[in-house]
Amino acid sequence: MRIVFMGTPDLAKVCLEAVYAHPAAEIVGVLTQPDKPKGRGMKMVAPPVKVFAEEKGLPVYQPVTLKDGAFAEELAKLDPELIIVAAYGKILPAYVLEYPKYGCVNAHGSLLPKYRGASPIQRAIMDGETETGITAMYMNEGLDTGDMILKLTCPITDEDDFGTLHDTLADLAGKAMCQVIDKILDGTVDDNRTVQPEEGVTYAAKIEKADTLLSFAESAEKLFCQIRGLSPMPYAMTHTPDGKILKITTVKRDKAEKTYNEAPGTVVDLSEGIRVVCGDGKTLLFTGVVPEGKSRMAAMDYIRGRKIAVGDVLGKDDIG
RNA sequence: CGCGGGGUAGAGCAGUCUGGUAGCUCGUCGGGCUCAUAACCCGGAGGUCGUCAGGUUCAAAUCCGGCCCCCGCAA
Repeated sequence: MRIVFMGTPDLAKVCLEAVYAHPAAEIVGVLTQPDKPKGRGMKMVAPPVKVFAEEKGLPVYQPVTLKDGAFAEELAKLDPELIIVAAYGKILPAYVLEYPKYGCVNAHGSLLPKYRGASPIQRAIMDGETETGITAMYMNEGLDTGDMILKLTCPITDEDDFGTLHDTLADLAGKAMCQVIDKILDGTVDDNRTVQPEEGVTYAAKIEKADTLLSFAESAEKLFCQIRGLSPMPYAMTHTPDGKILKITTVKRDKAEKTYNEAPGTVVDLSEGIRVVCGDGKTLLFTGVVPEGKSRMAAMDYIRGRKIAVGDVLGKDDIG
């Protein structure tokens, strides 16, 4: 089967790997976002999908836009029977959507119609969801609104953060796409095709800087989810009393039921990590941090460097 | 040349401004105490202070210069 793959970040790369390994799949072309200047020094960085594709000798295309139709000619040459899309980051215009006879199939990182949009994985964790998954769907011109083909689910546990869940879902995305290929081959792909219900539609907005700022006025539970949903990228952050940024990488629920009357954000104990009071009087235990200008370290190491003391109030000016 | 922080013992840091015995918290090793312990006490090992047998100096972790590496912000 002639397949064109479109995707950009790591999740898409993992998905591409799986599809690439499928015996019936002949990947005739890979589309990914153009290289962009990134990081310190604004060096040009190639998307993970491009790196993998080049390793395997797959032809890579990085059009700046598809809207102007300039890609139509190339598309006709590639002549795909199926287009698989995973986190590509561009809207596909009608002439692309309509080209392949088996359609354009997308792997989306949520159980649609929940969490349509850019950051479904992070938002699901941040909202305290206990289950999520991958939805394979036909693409249309809406934002993740197409008909669903199949879903693969997985639980979200207290130990999950964005990193672990991302990896799990990337794996499922690959499986889902391979299953779609299988179903196309045996003619059952549309057996369970369902239109997305109107009820239960939610949108997972792109993560903005404001989403990463911890407000200790919130409940311990909510902050717990927020920190996990943003780790290890881009990380939830707060400020130390001296005004420096402190990112929180790992956090534990406090088993003790004890509640405190100290102001939200107050550090009450440093014996196992940084124990901080939240808005509901409960505490969270920060076990890993990234101090401003430093790299990731265990909270105990940060404490040994004497950068924090019991009584310090974190995020003092970030609340309200 | 986007802005900025940093490289000192296995870890996290202080010391650098105001050159002159390399220090703290922890880990580690040995001993002690204890019914016992991740607790406590005593003692020890462990560092070419990123690098250039660079420059200045009687003397450089510290001042000057080149280079390498790590990281935060911003995109």
